[in-house]
Amino acid sequence: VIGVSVVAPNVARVMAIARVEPLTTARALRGPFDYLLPRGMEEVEVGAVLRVPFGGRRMLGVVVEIADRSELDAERLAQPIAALESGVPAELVRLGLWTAREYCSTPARGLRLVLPPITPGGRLRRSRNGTDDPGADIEVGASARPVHLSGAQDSAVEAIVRAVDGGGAERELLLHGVTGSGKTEVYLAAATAALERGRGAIVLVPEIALTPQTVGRFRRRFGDTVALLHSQMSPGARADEWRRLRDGAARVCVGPRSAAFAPVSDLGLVVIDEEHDPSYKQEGDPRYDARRIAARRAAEAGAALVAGSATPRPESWLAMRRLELPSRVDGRRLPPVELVDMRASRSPGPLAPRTLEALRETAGLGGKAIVLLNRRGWAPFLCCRSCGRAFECPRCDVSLVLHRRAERLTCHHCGHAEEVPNACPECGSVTLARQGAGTERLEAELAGALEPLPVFRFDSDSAAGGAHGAILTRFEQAGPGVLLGTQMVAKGHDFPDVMLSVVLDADATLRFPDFRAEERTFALVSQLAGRSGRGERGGRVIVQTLSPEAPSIAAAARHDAAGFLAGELRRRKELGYPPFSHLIRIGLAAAERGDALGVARRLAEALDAALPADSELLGPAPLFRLRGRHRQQLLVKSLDRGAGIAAVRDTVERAAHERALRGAALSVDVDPQ
DNA sequence: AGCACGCCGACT
DNA sequence: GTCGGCGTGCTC
Repeated sequence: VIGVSVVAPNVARVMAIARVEPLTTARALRGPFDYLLPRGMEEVEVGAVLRVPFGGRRMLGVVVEIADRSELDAERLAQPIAALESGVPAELVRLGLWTAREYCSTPARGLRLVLPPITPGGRLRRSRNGTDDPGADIEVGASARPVHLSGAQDSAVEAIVRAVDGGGAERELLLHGVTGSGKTEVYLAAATAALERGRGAIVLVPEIALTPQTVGRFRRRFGDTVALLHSQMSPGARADEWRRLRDGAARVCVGPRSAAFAPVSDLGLVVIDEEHDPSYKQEGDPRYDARRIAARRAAEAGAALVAGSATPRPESWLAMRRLELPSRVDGRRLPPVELVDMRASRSPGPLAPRTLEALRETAGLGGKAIVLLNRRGWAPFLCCRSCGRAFECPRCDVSLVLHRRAERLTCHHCGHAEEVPNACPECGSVTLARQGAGTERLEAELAGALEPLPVFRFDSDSAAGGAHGAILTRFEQAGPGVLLGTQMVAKGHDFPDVMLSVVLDADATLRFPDFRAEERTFALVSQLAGRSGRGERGGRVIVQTLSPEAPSIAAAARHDAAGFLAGELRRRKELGYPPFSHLIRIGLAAAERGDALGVARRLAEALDAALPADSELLGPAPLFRLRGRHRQQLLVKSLDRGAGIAAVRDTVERAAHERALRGAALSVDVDPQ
């Protein structure tokens, strides 16, 4: 009977039905919807993008299934208007739909992730000349040829190649190696092996702008076989690269988190470089984790998964087989780390005398220094000395940050900016206190204290408009000098004559009320330490802190990732935090405080009934107001990941249709970071 | 999300 | 007597 349906007595014919998921953003609207494929469109397959009539309008939709019958009567079915030139491989349709379900989003939003850039008119984008260079910044210091590998690198490559060839349980590997231990060369060798076997590779890197050196090495080694996908490319260039991958002209994709969805067929290898990097979590709906997507793709394709880091996540440390690269390829030891206890410091500014002295010594030796202060602007707080009035964002419950050069008070959460006041609007006093120090103020203090040494500020203010490269190049060419900035200074680049790294206020990340605070602090301090001493003259590290005994800071000072992770995993187990449980955050936001709270309470009730017994529901708990929206959150802690997600997904889907729950915008974050 | 259909106040 | 408010519901 398959393929045949009886339409009228004695009349049987084959029907080709396309089940189509319309590409809309609405939560309450989801398909699939059935369309009758007319003669000439029988070739349409899963993954085709169709223009279809939909509710009196036209819409784009993705074919998620081909069927031979429909629940609906044939005469009620509409026919697609056209099929777009670009189709998505069926395995990516499955991946997009899985992502939507896993992250409690909608099918349409999940499918968007696997589609190439499509114009509003429904055409696949094309670059103007067709040869748009996606890279632009070919790198220095990278060999185009394979280099001689160390013994540790060799065994790592061997283990990965075994996994590519079908290593069974050992398909997921953690490449743990300090900065400079040659992880990239291992990735390159593994990718070469995959290509030799006719398999493709995906290499995920943190934000491209901050990791040009890794990208450059892949392009130099593999040339046109590499496709590069990232958000700063024009949509046309991205579509070109996407098509080169889909058609098999390129077999290796290098890119940020979105590259986890690249159309690479016969995948043999998936690499996640700097696997601890927070940019792998998408902060918009669907809030997917590219590391989890990568793991799923690798599992489905029987590919090797390689997560590399000097500071791995506890999750990966626990679950993956470890490959160790214990030493730097240049044979140099890691730089000694000195903790400066700021509780004992009498210095009025952010710099301890000890730190200034070390900076001067370094300059005297002709070396460079990197200083990390994870706070932008001149001063993070401004208040009236007479009446104590604080200057806060009108739309968010946070204080405004003084940016002196821009002559603005700005909100770092919503972008609100206002003029710097001359007097207090409450009491008229003209003495306003600027409290604390950010990178802008530190730049001025350092330039004054170290004159005539050049000081380069590297943060998202100074690097606005793509000035990243220009600042780093000036620092590189300057001879002795200081690169000062936010966590951007800790990533990607590599200058051999950096002899001193300094972390100021290393506790800043520890003060966040977040179970990942220790993990983040350890990673940040370790990364910055790794920037120092990569040249023949060696290096040193200074960490200014108010809590030198904190496990993350003490372990980073000893370069002891294993010790830190063992302790951190013990703590997580005691508290029942990931990886020993799974967290799902549900956020509610509304213009009125009461609406957010009301909806949160109602949702909590519904969730409570739906969640499995071994899960825990926390909240509603208030969050600070953001962009004029009052916020509440619920937190689900679940032992059974699948059951927890399913309960939240069902509850949220039902809520989308319930009037009482429409008063607040809802967002779901599975595995919140 | 759009866009229709469907019942109650101020206009030619 | 009509135009129009957006509440509710549907879109293959």
